[in-house]
Amino acid sequence: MSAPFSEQALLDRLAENITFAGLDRAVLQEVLAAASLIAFSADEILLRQGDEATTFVMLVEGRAKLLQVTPDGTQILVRYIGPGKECGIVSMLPHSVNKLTAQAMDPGWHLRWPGAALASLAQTHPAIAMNALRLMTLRNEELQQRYQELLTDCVAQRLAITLLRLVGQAGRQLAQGTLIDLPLSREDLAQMAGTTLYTVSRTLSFWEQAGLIESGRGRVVILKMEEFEALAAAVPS
Amino acid sequence: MSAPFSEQALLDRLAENITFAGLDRAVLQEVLAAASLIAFSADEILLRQGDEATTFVMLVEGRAKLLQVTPDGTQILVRYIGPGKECGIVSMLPHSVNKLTAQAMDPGWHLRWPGAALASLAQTHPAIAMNALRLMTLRNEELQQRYQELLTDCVAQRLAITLLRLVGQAGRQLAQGTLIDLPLSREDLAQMAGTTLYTVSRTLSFWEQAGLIESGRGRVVILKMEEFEALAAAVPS
DNA sequence: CGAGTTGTTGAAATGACTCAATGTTAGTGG
DNA sequence: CCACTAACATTGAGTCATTTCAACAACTCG
Repeated sequence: MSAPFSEQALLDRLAENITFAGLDRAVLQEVLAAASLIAFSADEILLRQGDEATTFVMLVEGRAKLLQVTPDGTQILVRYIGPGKECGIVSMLPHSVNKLTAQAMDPGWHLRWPGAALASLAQTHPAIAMNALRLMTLRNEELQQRYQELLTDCVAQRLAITLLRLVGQAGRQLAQGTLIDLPLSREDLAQMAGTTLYTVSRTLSFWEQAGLIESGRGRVVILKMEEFEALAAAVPS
Repeated sequence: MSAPFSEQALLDRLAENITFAGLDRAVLQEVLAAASLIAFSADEILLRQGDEATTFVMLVEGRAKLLQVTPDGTQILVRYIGPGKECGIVSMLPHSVNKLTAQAMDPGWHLRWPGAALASLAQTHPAIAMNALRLMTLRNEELQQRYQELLTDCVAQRLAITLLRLVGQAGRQLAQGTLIDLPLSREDLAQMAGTTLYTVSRTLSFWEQAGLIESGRGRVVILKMEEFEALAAAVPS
Protein backbone atom coordinates (compact mmCIF):
# COMPACT_ATOMS: atom_id res chain seq x y z
CA MET A 1 0.00 0.00 0.00
CA SER A 2 1.38 3.39 -0.86
CA ALA A 3 1.73 5.83 1.96
CA PRO A 4 -1.22 8.19 2.39
CA PHE A 5 0.97 11.10 3.41
CA SER A 6 3.09 13.45 1.35
CA GLU A 7 6.76 13.74 2.18
CA GLN A 8 6.12 17.32 3.19
CA ALA A 9 3.40 16.32 5.62
CA LEU A 10 5.72 13.81 7.24
CA LEU A 11 8.55 16.31 7.48
CA ASP A 12 6.18 18.74 9.16
CA ARG A 13 5.18 16.11 11.68
CA LEU A 14 8.82 15.34 12.38
CA ALA A 15 9.60 18.97 13.00
CA GLU A 16 6.77 19.07 15.56
CA ASN A 17 8.48 16.53 17.76
CA ILE A 18 10.95 17.70 20.35
CA THR A 19 13.43 15.08 19.26
CA PHE A 20 13.76 16.64 15.84
CA ALA A 21 13.10 20.25 16.72
CA GLY A 22 15.25 22.90 15.09
CA LEU A 23 16.79 20.61 12.48
CA ASP A 24 17.41 21.71 8.90
CA ARG A 25 15.17 20.36 6.22
CA ALA A 26 18.03 18.32 4.81
CA VAL A 27 18.60 16.64 8.15
CA LEU A 28 14.90 15.99 8.58
CA GLN A 29 14.89 14.29 5.20
CA GLU A 30 17.80 12.16 6.30
CA VAL A 31 15.91 11.26 9.47
CA LEU A 32 12.78 10.47 7.52
CA ALA A 33 14.74 8.27 5.13
CA ALA A 34 15.74 6.07 8.06
CA ALA A 35 12.13 5.51 9.12
CA SER A 36 9.37 3.17 8.03
CA LEU A 37 5.78 4.38 7.79
CA ILE A 38 3.51 1.70 9.18
CA ALA A 39 -0.23 1.43 9.74
CA PHE A 40 -1.74 0.19 12.97
CA SER A 41 -5.20 -0.83 14.04
CA ALA A 42 -7.10 0.03 17.19
CA ASP A 43 -5.83 -1.71 20.32
CA GLU A 44 -2.68 -2.86 18.57
CA ILE A 45 0.43 -2.95 20.74
CA LEU A 46 3.12 -0.71 19.27
CA LEU A 47 5.71 -1.24 21.99
CA ARG A 48 5.59 -3.91 24.63
CA GLN A 49 6.85 -3.50 28.17
CA GLY A 50 9.64 -5.95 28.88
CA ASP A 51 10.74 -6.33 25.25
CA GLU A 52 14.17 -5.21 24.25
CA ALA A 53 13.92 -1.57 23.21
CA THR A 54 14.86 -1.67 19.57
CA THR A 55 12.50 0.85 18.02
CA PHE A 56 11.58 4.48 18.35
CA VAL A 57 8.02 5.35 17.44
CA MET A 58 6.36 8.59 16.37
CA LEU A 59 2.65 8.78 15.70
CA VAL A 60 1.53 10.40 12.46
CA GLU A 61 -2.18 9.72 12.81
CA GLY A 62 -4.19 8.17 15.61
CA ARG A 63 -3.64 8.04 19.34
CA ALA A 64 -2.09 5.66 21.81
CA LYS A 65 -1.96 4.99 25.54
CA LEU A 66 1.33 4.59 27.34
CA LEU A 67 0.92 2.26 30.25
CA GLN A 68 2.86 0.28 32.76
CA VAL A 69 1.74 -2.88 34.47
CA THR A 70 3.14 -3.59 37.89
CA PRO A 71 4.26 -7.05 39.09
CA ASP A 72 0.91 -7.52 40.86
CA GLY A 73 -1.06 -6.68 37.74
CA THR A 74 -2.10 -3.12 38.51
CA GLN A 75 -2.03 -0.87 35.47
CA ILE A 76 -0.68 2.64 35.54
CA LEU A 77 -1.72 4.93 32.73
CA VAL A 78 1.30 7.13 32.17
CA ARG A 79 0.11 9.33 29.34
CA TYR A 80 -1.73 9.60 26.07
CA ILE A 81 0.12 10.43 22.89
CA GLY A 82 -1.20 11.74 19.60
CA PRO A 83 0.13 12.76 16.18
CA GLY A 84 3.65 14.18 16.37
CA LYS A 85 4.31 12.58 19.75
CA GLU A 86 6.79 9.81 20.34
CA CYS A 87 7.54 6.87 22.55
CA GLY A 88 10.49 4.57 23.04
CA ILE A 89 13.38 7.03 23.23
CA VAL A 90 15.23 4.48 25.32
CA SER A 91 15.81 2.56 22.11
CA MET A 92 18.56 5.06 21.31
CA LEU A 93 20.62 3.40 24.01
CA PRO A 94 21.92 -0.09 23.35
CA HIS A 95 20.69 -3.01 25.48
CA SER A 96 17.78 -1.23 27.04
CA VAL A 97 14.34 -2.60 27.75
CA ASN A 98 10.96 -0.99 27.27
CA LYS A 99 9.52 0.02 30.62
CA LEU A 100 6.21 0.99 29.08
CA THR A 101 3.65 -0.52 26.77
CA ALA A 102 2.24 1.62 23.96
CA GLN A 103 -1.22 0.58 22.86
CA ALA A 104 -3.10 2.20 20.00
CA MET A 105 -6.54 3.61 20.75
CA ASP A 106 -7.69 4.12 17.17
CA PRO A 107 -6.40 2.94 13.83
CA GLY A 108 -3.65 5.14 12.46
CA TRP A 109 -0.13 5.45 11.11
CA HIS A 110 3.24 5.70 12.75
CA LEU A 111 6.85 6.14 11.80
CA ARG A 112 9.33 3.78 13.37
CA TRP A 113 13.10 3.83 13.49
CA PRO A 114 15.53 1.20 14.61
CA GLY A 115 17.03 2.69 17.76
CA ALA A 116 20.52 2.09 16.43
CA ALA A 117 19.78 4.13 13.31
CA LEU A 118 18.62 7.00 15.45
CA ALA A 119 21.70 6.70 17.62
CA SER A 120 23.99 6.98 14.61
CA LEU A 121 22.01 9.96 13.34
CA ALA A 122 22.59 11.50 16.75
CA GLN A 123 26.32 10.93 16.30
CA THR A 124 26.43 12.96 13.11
CA HIS A 125 23.87 15.50 14.28
CA PRO A 126 24.54 16.23 17.94
CA ALA A 127 21.43 18.41 18.06
CA ILE A 128 19.37 15.23 17.97
CA ALA A 129 21.18 13.89 21.02
CA MET A 130 20.65 17.15 22.84
CA ASN A 131 16.99 17.13 21.88
CA ALA A 132 16.65 13.61 23.19
CA LEU A 133 18.27 14.74 26.40
CA ARG A 134 15.82 17.60 26.68
CA LEU A 135 12.97 15.22 26.13
CA MET A 136 14.11 12.86 28.85
CA THR A 137 14.61 15.79 31.16
CA LEU A 138 11.08 16.97 30.57
CA ARG A 139 9.70 13.50 31.21
CA ASN A 140 11.74 13.33 34.35
CA GLU A 141 10.42 16.60 35.66
CA GLU A 142 6.86 15.58 34.92
CA LEU A 143 7.37 12.32 36.73
CA GLN A 144 8.99 13.97 39.71
CA GLN A 145 6.03 16.30 39.83
CA ARG A 146 3.58 13.44 39.83
CA TYR A 147 5.59 11.60 42.45
CA GLN A 148 5.33 14.60 44.67
CA GLU A 149 1.61 14.94 44.07
CA LEU A 150 1.10 11.34 45.02
CA LEU A 151 2.88 12.01 48.26
CA THR A 152 1.30 15.27 49.29
CA ASP A 153 -2.07 15.70 47.57
CA CYS A 154 -5.31 13.96 48.37
CA VAL A 155 -7.15 11.94 45.75
CA ALA A 156 -9.56 14.71 44.79
CA GLN A 157 -6.71 17.09 44.09
CA ARG A 158 -4.82 14.53 42.07
CA LEU A 159 -7.89 13.78 40.02
CA ALA A 160 -8.43 17.48 39.38
CA ILE A 161 -4.82 17.87 38.31
CA THR A 162 -5.12 14.86 36.05
CA LEU A 163 -8.20 16.27 34.35
CA LEU A 164 -6.55 19.64 33.87
CA ARG A 165 -3.53 17.94 32.35
CA LEU A 166 -5.86 16.16 29.93
CA VAL A 167 -7.60 19.42 29.11
CA GLY A 168 -4.17 20.73 28.15
CA GLN A 169 -3.62 17.99 25.64
CA ALA A 170 -7.11 17.14 24.45
CA GLY A 171 -9.34 19.97 25.59
CA ARG A 172 -12.03 21.20 23.23
CA GLN A 173 -13.99 24.35 23.82
CA LEU A 174 -17.74 23.79 23.82
CA ALA A 175 -20.64 26.15 24.36
CA GLN A 176 -21.21 24.90 27.93
CA GLY A 177 -17.59 24.32 28.86
CA THR A 178 -14.42 22.44 28.03
CA LEU A 179 -14.73 18.87 26.84
CA ILE A 180 -11.91 16.41 27.25
CA ASP A 181 -11.85 14.82 23.85
CA LEU A 182 -10.74 11.32 24.84
CA PRO A 183 -12.67 8.17 25.66
CA LEU A 184 -12.07 8.28 29.41
CA SER A 185 -13.54 5.53 31.53
CA ARG A 186 -13.55 5.89 35.31
CA GLU A 187 -10.99 3.15 35.35
CA ASP A 188 -8.67 5.12 33.03
CA LEU A 189 -8.87 8.17 35.26
CA ALA A 190 -8.20 6.02 38.31
CA GLN A 191 -5.10 4.56 36.69
CA MET A 192 -3.83 8.04 35.93
CA ALA A 193 -4.59 9.67 39.26
CA GLY A 194 -3.45 6.67 41.26
CA THR A 195 -6.72 5.64 42.85
CA THR A 196 -9.70 3.34 42.27
CA LEU A 197 -12.55 3.71 39.86
CA TYR A 198 -14.97 3.89 42.79
CA THR A 199 -13.31 6.90 44.27
CA VAL A 200 -13.16 8.55 40.86
CA SER A 201 -16.86 7.96 40.37
CA ARG A 202 -17.71 9.36 43.79
CA THR A 203 -15.53 12.41 43.32
CA LEU A 204 -16.90 13.21 39.89
CA SER A 205 -20.46 12.79 41.17
CA PHE A 206 -19.69 15.22 43.94
CA TRP A 207 -18.28 17.78 41.52
CA GLU A 208 -21.21 17.29 39.20
CA GLN A 209 -23.63 18.03 42.04
CA ALA A 210 -21.60 21.13 42.81
CA GLY A 211 -22.16 22.18 39.20
CA LEU A 212 -18.46 22.23 38.39
CA ILE A 213 -18.47 19.54 35.76
CA GLU A 214 -20.76 17.40 33.71
CA SER A 215 -19.78 13.80 33.23
CA GLY A 216 -21.13 10.64 31.77
CA ARG A 217 -20.01 7.43 30.20
CA GLY A 218 -16.46 8.13 29.03
CA ARG A 219 -17.11 11.85 28.93
CA VAL A 220 -16.03 14.76 31.09
CA VAL A 221 -16.91 18.40 30.51
CA ILE A 222 -15.57 21.05 32.81
CA LEU A 223 -18.16 23.77 33.22
CA LYS A 224 -16.53 26.22 35.59
CA MET A 225 -12.87 26.20 34.73
CA GLU A 226 -11.76 28.82 37.24
CA GLU A 227 -13.33 27.15 40.23
CA PHE A 228 -12.08 23.82 39.04
CA GLU A 229 -8.52 25.03 38.78
CA ALA A 230 -8.81 26.28 42.34
CA LEU A 231 -9.67 22.73 43.41
CA ALA A 232 -6.47 21.38 41.92
CA ALA A 233 -4.33 23.79 43.88
CA ALA A 234 -6.27 24.01 47.10
CA VAL A 235 -5.37 22.47 50.40
CA PRO A 236 -7.55 19.45 51.08
CA SER A 237 -10.85 20.67 52.51
CA MET B 1 44.70 27.10 48.15
CA SER B 2 46.21 24.43 45.96
CA ALA B 3 44.04 21.46 45.10
CA PRO B 4 44.55 18.47 47.38
CA PHE B 5 44.06 16.01 44.55
CA SER B 6 46.41 14.93 41.80
CA GLU B 7 45.27 15.34 38.22
CA GLN B 8 45.29 11.59 37.91
CA ALA B 9 42.99 11.17 40.89
CA LEU B 10 40.52 13.63 39.41
CA LEU B 11 40.62 11.96 36.01
CA ASP B 12 39.90 8.65 37.70
CA ARG B 13 36.91 10.13 39.48
CA LEU B 14 35.62 11.57 36.23
CA ALA B 15 35.87 8.23 34.51
CA GLU B 16 33.76 6.72 37.31
CA ASN B 17 30.82 8.91 36.45
CA ILE B 18 28.34 7.72 33.85
CA THR B 19 28.42 11.09 32.13
CA PHE B 20 32.08 10.66 31.25
CA ALA B 21 32.24 6.88 30.94
CA GLY B 22 34.24 5.40 28.09
CA LEU B 23 35.99 8.63 27.13
CA ASP B 24 39.65 8.75 26.10
CA ARG B 25 42.13 10.18 28.52
CA ALA B 26 42.68 13.17 26.25
CA VAL B 27 38.96 13.96 26.28
CA LEU B 28 38.78 13.52 30.04
CA GLN B 29 41.60 16.03 30.38
CA GLU B 30 39.69 18.43 28.19
CA VAL B 31 36.62 17.94 30.37
CA LEU B 32 38.63 18.43 33.53
CA ALA B 33 40.16 21.61 32.14
CA ALA B 34 36.67 23.10 31.90
CA ALA B 35 35.92 22.42 35.57
CA SER B 36 36.69 24.22 38.81
CA LEU B 37 37.62 22.26 41.91
CA ILE B 38 35.88 23.80 44.87
CA ALA B 39 35.67 22.95 48.57
CA PHE B 40 32.40 22.84 50.49
CA SER B 41 31.50 22.64 54.14
CA ALA B 42 28.91 20.51 55.86
CA ASP B 43 25.30 21.60 55.24
CA GLU B 44 26.36 23.92 52.44
CA ILE B 45 23.90 24.20 49.56
CA LEU B 46 25.58 23.16 46.31
CA LEU B 47 22.55 23.55 44.09
CA ARG B 48 19.34 25.28 45.03
CA GLN B 49 15.91 24.25 43.85
CA GLY B 50 14.30 27.03 41.85
CA ASP B 51 17.56 28.65 40.75
CA GLU B 52 18.43 28.73 37.10
CA ALA B 53 20.38 25.57 36.33
CA THR B 54 23.75 26.90 35.29
CA THR B 55 26.15 24.40 36.83
CA PHE B 56 26.84 20.72 36.74
CA VAL B 57 28.34 19.27 39.89
CA MET B 58 30.36 16.13 40.57
CA LEU B 59 31.47 15.22 44.07
CA VAL B 60 35.12 14.32 44.58
CA GLU B 61 35.04 13.92 48.34
CA GLY B 62 32.16 14.10 50.82
CA ARG B 63 28.49 13.35 50.49
CA ALA B 64 25.31 15.27 49.73
CA LYS B 65 21.56 14.91 49.95
CA LEU B 66 19.36 15.58 46.96
CA LEU B 67 16.03 16.84 48.10
CA GLN B 68 12.89 18.47 46.87
CA VAL B 69 10.59 20.68 48.86
CA THR B 70 6.96 20.77 47.84
CA PRO B 71 4.84 23.92 47.74
CA ASP B 72 3.37 23.05 51.15
CA GLY B 73 6.79 22.63 52.70
CA THR B 74 7.07 18.85 52.79
CA GLN B 75 10.54 17.60 51.99
CA ILE B 76 11.20 14.65 49.75
CA LEU B 77 14.59 13.04 50.02
CA VAL B 78 15.35 11.89 46.51
CA ARG B 79 18.77 10.32 46.96
CA TYR B 80 22.19 10.52 48.51
CA ILE B 81 25.25 11.08 46.36
CA GLY B 82 28.90 10.45 47.16
CA PRO B 83 32.29 10.77 45.45
CA GLY B 84 32.09 10.27 41.69
CA LYS B 85 28.37 11.00 41.61
CA GLU B 86 26.83 14.03 40.00
CA CYS B 87 23.87 16.34 40.14
CA GLY B 88 22.49 19.05 37.95
CA ILE B 89 22.59 17.47 34.51
CA VAL B 90 19.74 19.73 33.51
CA SER B 91 22.28 22.52 33.33
CA MET B 92 23.38 21.11 29.98
CA LEU B 93 20.15 22.44 28.55
CA PRO B 94 19.75 26.18 28.23
CA HIS B 95 17.09 27.99 30.28
CA SER B 96 16.37 25.18 32.68
CA VAL B 97 15.71 25.39 36.36
CA ASN B 98 16.96 23.19 39.19
CA LYS B 99 14.16 20.98 40.42
CA LEU B 100 16.24 19.68 43.29
CA THR B 101 18.36 21.08 46.07
CA ALA B 102 21.75 19.50 46.74
CA GLN B 103 22.93 19.93 50.30
CA ALA B 104 26.31 18.73 51.57
CA MET B 105 26.32 16.35 54.52
CA ASP B 106 30.01 16.57 55.34
CA PRO B 107 32.79 18.93 54.28
CA GLY B 108 34.36 17.90 50.97
CA TRP B 109 35.35 18.86 47.46
CA HIS B 110 33.47 19.03 44.20
CA LEU B 111 34.09 19.79 40.58
CA ARG B 112 31.71 22.16 38.87
CA TRP B 113 31.19 23.02 35.25
CA PRO B 114 29.17 25.78 33.66
CA GLY B 115 26.36 23.90 31.95
CA ALA B 116 27.09 25.70 28.70
CA ALA B 117 30.69 24.48 28.75
CA LEU B 118 29.50 20.93 29.16
CA ALA B 119 27.00 21.39 26.36
CA SER B 120 29.69 22.52 23.97
CA LEU B 121 31.89 19.61 25.00
CA ALA B 122 28.95 17.39 24.16
CA GLN B 123 28.82 18.98 20.71
CA THR B 124 32.39 18.00 19.92
CA HIS B 125 32.18 14.66 21.75
CA PRO B 126 28.77 13.16 21.06
CA ALA B 127 29.57 10.33 23.48
CA ILE B 128 29.06 12.79 26.31
CA ALA B 129 25.61 13.65 25.07
CA MET B 130 24.75 9.97 24.77
CA ASN B 131 26.06 9.35 28.25
CA ALA B 132 23.94 12.17 29.58
CA LEU B 133 20.98 10.65 27.84
CA ARG B 134 21.70 7.29 29.43
CA LEU B 135 21.95 8.95 32.81
CA MET B 136 18.60 10.67 32.46
CA THR B 137 17.07 7.45 31.27
CA LEU B 138 18.34 5.63 34.34
CA ARG B 139 17.01 8.32 36.63
CA ASN B 140 13.72 8.15 34.84
CA GLU B 141 13.44 4.41 35.26
CA GLU B 142 14.28 4.65 38.95
CA LEU B 143 11.68 7.32 39.43
CA GLN B 144 9.05 5.39 37.52
CA GLN B 145 9.84 2.44 39.75
CA ARG B 146 9.39 4.47 42.89
CA TYR B 147 6.20 5.98 41.57
CA GLN B 148 4.85 2.53 41.07
CA GLU B 149 5.92 1.40 44.52
CA LEU B 150 4.16 4.36 46.04
CA LEU B 151 0.98 3.29 44.30
CA THR B 152 1.01 -0.41 44.96
CA ASP B 153 3.16 -1.19 48.00
CA CYS B 154 2.28 -0.62 51.63
CA VAL B 155 4.48 1.52 53.84
CA ALA B 156 6.37 -1.40 55.38
CA GLN B 157 7.37 -2.68 51.96
CA ARG B 158 8.43 0.73 50.78
CA LEU B 159 10.53 1.23 53.85
CA ALA B 160 12.18 -2.16 53.37
CA ILE B 161 12.92 -1.32 49.74
CA THR B 162 14.33 2.03 50.76
CA LEU B 163 16.65 0.44 53.29
CA LEU B 164 17.83 -2.15 50.78
CA ARG B 165 18.52 0.62 48.28
CA LEU B 166 20.62 2.35 50.90
CA VAL B 167 22.44 -0.89 51.69
CA GLY B 168 23.34 -1.00 48.02
CA GLN B 169 24.98 2.38 48.13
CA ALA B 170 26.28 2.64 51.68
CA GLY B 171 26.15 -0.86 53.12
CA ARG B 172 29.03 -1.97 55.33
CA GLN B 173 29.47 -5.55 56.39
CA LEU B 174 29.72 -5.97 60.15
CA ALA B 175 30.12 -9.03 62.32
CA GLN B 176 26.43 -9.03 63.29
CA GLY B 177 25.01 -7.83 60.01
CA THR B 178 24.97 -5.06 57.45
CA LEU B 179 25.24 -1.50 58.67
CA ILE B 180 23.90 1.37 56.60
CA ASP B 181 26.74 3.82 56.84
CA LEU B 182 24.77 7.04 56.74
CA PRO B 183 23.37 9.28 59.46
CA LEU B 184 19.73 8.28 59.00
CA SER B 185 17.12 9.88 61.20
CA ARG B 186 13.58 8.49 61.24
CA GLU B 187 12.58 11.68 59.50
CA ASP B 188 15.07 11.05 56.67
CA LEU B 189 13.74 7.56 56.14
CA ALA B 190 10.19 8.86 56.17
CA GLN B 191 11.04 11.42 53.50
CA MET B 192 12.52 8.71 51.34
CA ALA B 193 9.85 6.09 51.75
CA GLY B 194 7.01 8.58 51.52
CA THR B 195 5.54 8.27 54.98
CA THR B 196 5.78 9.82 58.43
CA LEU B 197 8.52 9.48 61.00
CA TYR B 198 6.02 7.88 63.37
CA THR B 199 5.21 5.07 61.03
CA VAL B 200 8.91 4.56 60.34
CA SER B 201 9.60 4.34 64.04
CA ARG B 202 6.79 1.86 64.60
CA THR B 203 7.81 -0.30 61.69
CA LEU B 204 11.45 -0.41 62.68
CA SER B 205 10.48 -1.24 66.27
CA PHE B 206 8.39 -4.10 64.98
CA TRP B 207 11.22 -5.45 62.87
CA GLU B 208 13.61 -5.06 65.74
CA GLN B 209 11.35 -7.12 67.97
CA ALA B 210 11.20 -9.74 65.25
CA GLY B 211 15.01 -9.85 65.36
CA LEU B 212 15.41 -8.77 61.75
CA ILE B 213 17.23 -5.53 62.39
CA GLU B 214 18.88 -3.53 65.09
CA SER B 215 18.30 0.19 65.09
CA GLY B 216 19.03 3.19 67.18
CA ARG B 217 19.59 6.88 66.90
CA GLY B 218 20.51 7.43 63.24
CA ARG B 219 21.65 3.85 62.88
CA VAL B 220 20.22 0.83 61.14
CA VAL B 221 21.82 -2.62 60.99
CA ILE B 222 20.15 -5.40 59.08
CA LEU B 223 20.75 -8.66 60.89
CA LYS B 224 18.94 -11.20 58.74
CA MET B 225 19.36 -10.04 55.18
CA GLU B 226 17.51 -12.89 53.50
CA GLU B 227 14.38 -12.56 55.56
CA PHE B 228 14.52 -8.83 55.20
CA GLU B 229 14.71 -9.01 51.43
CA ALA B 230 11.65 -11.23 51.49
CA LEU B 231 9.80 -8.44 53.29
CA ALA B 232 10.53 -6.00 50.52
CA ALA B 233 9.06 -8.26 47.87
CA ALA B 234 6.23 -9.88 49.79
CA VAL B 235 2.58 -9.13 49.43
CA PRO B 236 1.41 -7.07 52.38
CA SER B 237 0.68 -9.42 55.29
C1' DC C 1 23.95 18.88 84.32
C1' DG C 2 20.58 20.95 81.49
C1' DA C 3 18.68 21.85 76.96
C1' DG C 4 17.60 20.46 72.74
C1' DT C 5 17.17 17.01 69.49
C1' DT C 6 15.66 12.50 68.27
C1' DG C 7 13.02 8.43 69.02
C1' DT C 8 8.98 5.73 71.01
C1' DT C 9 4.38 4.63 71.82
C1' DG C 10 -0.73 4.99 72.70
C1' DA C 11 -5.29 6.42 71.36
C1' DA C 12 -8.27 8.60 68.22
C1' DA C 13 -9.44 10.23 63.70
C1' DT C 14 -9.71 9.68 58.80
C1' DG C 15 -9.27 9.14 53.93
C1' DA C 16 -9.46 5.88 50.80
C1' DC C 17 -10.28 1.02 49.48
C1' DT C 18 -13.04 -3.15 49.14
C1' DC C 19 -17.01 -5.60 48.28
C1' DA C 20 -21.49 -6.11 46.76
C1' DA C 21 -25.70 -4.67 44.91
C1' DT C 22 -27.96 -1.83 41.58
C1' DG C 23 -28.60 1.36 37.82
C1' DT C 24 -27.37 2.98 33.21
C1' DT C 25 -25.80 3.10 28.55
C1' DA C 26 -24.19 1.40 24.03
C1' DG C 27 -24.06 -2.01 20.80
C1' DT C 28 -25.71 -6.57 18.75
C1' DG C 29 -28.55 -9.60 16.55
C1' DG C 30 -33.10 -11.29 15.92
C1' DC D 1 -37.11 -1.48 15.91
C1' DC D 2 -36.89 -3.82 20.05
C1' DA D 3 -34.89 -6.91 23.39
C1' DC D 4 -30.79 -8.68 25.16
C1' DT D 5 -26.19 -8.50 26.71
C1' DA D 6 -22.00 -6.78 28.18
C1' DA D 7 -19.49 -3.07 29.57
C1' DC D 8 -19.51 0.86 32.30
C1' DA D 9 -21.06 3.73 36.23
C1' DT D 10 -23.13 4.71 40.83
C1' DT D 11 -23.80 4.25 45.65
C1' DG D 12 -23.86 2.40 50.46
C1' DA D 13 -21.75 0.09 54.28
C1' DG D 14 -17.91 -1.78 56.45
C1' DT D 15 -12.90 -2.09 57.04
C1' DC D 16 -8.24 -0.98 57.18
C1' DA D 17 -3.75 1.13 56.89
C1' DT D 18 -1.80 5.20 57.87
C1' DT D 19 -1.69 9.71 59.87
C1' DT D 20 -2.26 12.89 63.57
C1' DC D 21 -1.74 14.55 68.04
C1' DA D 22 0.17 14.28 72.43
C1' DA D 23 2.93 12.71 76.02
C1' DC D 24 7.01 10.75 77.37
C1' DA D 25 11.70 8.56 77.16
C1' DA D 26 16.45 8.45 75.70
C1' DC D 27 20.36 10.16 73.97
C1' DT D 28 24.01 13.91 72.81
C1' DC D 29 26.42 18.01 73.18
C1' DG D 30 28.08 22.06 75.11
